[in-house]
Amino acid sequence: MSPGVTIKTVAQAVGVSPSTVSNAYNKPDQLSAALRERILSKAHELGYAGPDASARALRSGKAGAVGVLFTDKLAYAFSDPYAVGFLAGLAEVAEEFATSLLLMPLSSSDIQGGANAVRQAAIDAAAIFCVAGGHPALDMLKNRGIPMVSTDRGDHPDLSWVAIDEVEAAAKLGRHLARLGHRDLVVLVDNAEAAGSQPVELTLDEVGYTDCELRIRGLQKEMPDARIRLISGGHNAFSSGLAGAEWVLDSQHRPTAIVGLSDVQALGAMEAMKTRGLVPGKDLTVVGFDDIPAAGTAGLTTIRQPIKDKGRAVGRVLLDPEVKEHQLLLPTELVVRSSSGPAPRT
Amino acid sequence: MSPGVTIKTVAQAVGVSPSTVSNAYNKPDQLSAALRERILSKAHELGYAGPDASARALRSGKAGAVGVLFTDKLAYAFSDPYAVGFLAGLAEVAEEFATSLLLMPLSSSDIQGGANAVRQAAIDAAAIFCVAGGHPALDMLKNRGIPMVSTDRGDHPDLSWVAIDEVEAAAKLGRHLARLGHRDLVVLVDNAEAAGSQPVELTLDEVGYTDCELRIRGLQKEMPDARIRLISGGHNAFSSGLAGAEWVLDSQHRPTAIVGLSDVQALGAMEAMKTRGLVPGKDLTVVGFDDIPAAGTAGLTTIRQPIKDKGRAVGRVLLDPEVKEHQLLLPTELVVRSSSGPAPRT
DNA sequence: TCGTTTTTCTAGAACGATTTAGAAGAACGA
DNA sequence: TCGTTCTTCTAAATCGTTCTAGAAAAACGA
Repeated sequence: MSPGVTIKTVAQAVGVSPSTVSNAYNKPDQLSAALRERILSKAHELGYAGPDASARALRSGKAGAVGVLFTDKLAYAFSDPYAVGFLAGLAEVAEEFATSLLLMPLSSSDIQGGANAVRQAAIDAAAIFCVAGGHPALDMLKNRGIPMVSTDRGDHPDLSWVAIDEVEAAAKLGRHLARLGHRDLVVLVDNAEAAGSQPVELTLDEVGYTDCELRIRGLQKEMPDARIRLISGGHNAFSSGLAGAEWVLDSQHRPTAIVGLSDVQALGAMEAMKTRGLVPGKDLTVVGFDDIPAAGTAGLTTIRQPIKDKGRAVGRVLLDPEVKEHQLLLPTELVVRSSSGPAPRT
Repeated sequence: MSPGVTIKTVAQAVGVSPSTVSNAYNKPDQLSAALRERILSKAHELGYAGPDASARALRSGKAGAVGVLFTDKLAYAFSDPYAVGFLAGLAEVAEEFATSLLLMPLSSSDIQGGANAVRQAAIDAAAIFCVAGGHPALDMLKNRGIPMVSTDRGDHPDLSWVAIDEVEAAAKLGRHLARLGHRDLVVLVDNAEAAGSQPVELTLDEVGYTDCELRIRGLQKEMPDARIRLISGGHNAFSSGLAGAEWVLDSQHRPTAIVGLSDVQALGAMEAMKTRGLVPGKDLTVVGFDDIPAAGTAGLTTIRQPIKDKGRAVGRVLLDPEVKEHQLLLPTELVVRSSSGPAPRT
């Protein structure tokens, strides 16, 4: 835009008031078609590209964007098709409401920086995607009075969320494994601190993310006397699952089943088995969580959650004023494929 | 934020001028530490969460965000780890400059809507990620005077871009294949119109995206007398590569090599071979483009391009005023793995 | 002690739009 | 013809900051 060309410039050039030019763009029915045409063509002639976004945002109090907050680096966040599916669903609704998505990674190293970014962001609402409760950025949002919807159930009754019953979903997996006779599991967990180094064994307390913790509880519930070890190979990614599983498979004691708390990790575990000549579902059972597309082609037994719907629902709760229900529980389903089989007799 | 609490409210409460409150947040060295402390604590007490983003954006002329434009739905865009890598690099630099990323999918069905979204977006600059030149959204950006950097080389001398030499990169692939004796290829191409239906055979003119076209030219250059057919199974995705390759493998005439114009498509092709008991590199050669992480584990011969660097470079060109070079060519490299082998004698 | 510089703070004008309330004129019905 | 209702357009206030220029006070050097 040629510098200095504002709504006022155009108004003067055409010989009308600024309000009328504004209406030409925003409320076409408020003026005659002829005048509107005249204004628009003059604007084009002057190199005016339409009302300035910031000014509009200030005056109208609407930024026209929602923030998407997620932990850790972008690269890790989107290495999981699950995240991509969520975002796609959210984007769908956002588009419908003529709203953009503002990506806001909250690096775990620079907590304050993340909160700062949130403070400065011009957003009307925020989707909290797998961010641990209590993060200062969330307080910041609350302070700014920005509506937010989380993908995890919170404990606060007035918190909005769209989630699944993590415990019950994992319990389905647990029942399936128990029925197959498994009593010795390894659970592959997402853990930032294990990244870059050797896989580590964790206690339940050390598992950082609420949803992971709940899933583990769900397993324990249905398998009270099974041995369950928690192993992390790093961030939530294929490579972490691979690393974690390799470590487990090459150790003294192999479990009869490996549970990935996400499909990408479970797929990594399948890869580790493959290179060792082990057949999933026969030599060792592998199960996952999410049911991403690749799980189907790999024959991975997993828990399906309607991820795109989750994104859509979050979008609706955030943007659609008609939606009253602010706490939504989505259904899950056990999908049995070839990667799970009976535990070998000992 | 309690409604109506502005910088002015705080100023009055503390007994200073609005400018000073502003400085307390933005220029801490412009006032005494004691006063700053007093202002900040009073602000907190009043429930003031810091300067309003829109107002700041208007007054200072900086939105604090860059737009990321890409064609088609988000789900397709990010199904390719290549896109994720790019975004990760870009995000890294954006973070450094305290800038957010505004995602802007340009749906191919609603062209005007996309341009409109661009008009209303509060952004300082834009990264054009694989958007065909001539899209109205690009004109809109130009009109608004927003600096932009494309991931494709444009023909305009004053256009900014960070790209690879597509022709030369593909030529490396072509030389490799020619040396192995291949003279009958199928190229798997990204094509929106083939989505959802049967795979289709295209002519070079029908290939929509410039980069795809250039890559095909690169192949042709080094394999002047080879038979090269262009097949599309849909959008750029694993499933499209799978569908396209299945169609090819089950047809009357099998080529000796399949070229995926992206790794995800090539990996889909490998999957199609696997289910047919064919061994890549032996029964049929498969090569890809990009060198995403999964290419390594799958043993896919491919062209490596420094994708994260590409994102970083785009970020630098967009945000760093010190960077003068606005047209950057990044290096590529042929990575030979087990998926390519000599063409069988006929 | 007297200029001079530095520190600390302020007044008031932008930034570029949207909104509200209402004026002027046209159209309408009887 | 008159009063009423639409249609079309405008004036002026306002959104919440940041910026520029400069004033007042403090610190400094000699």
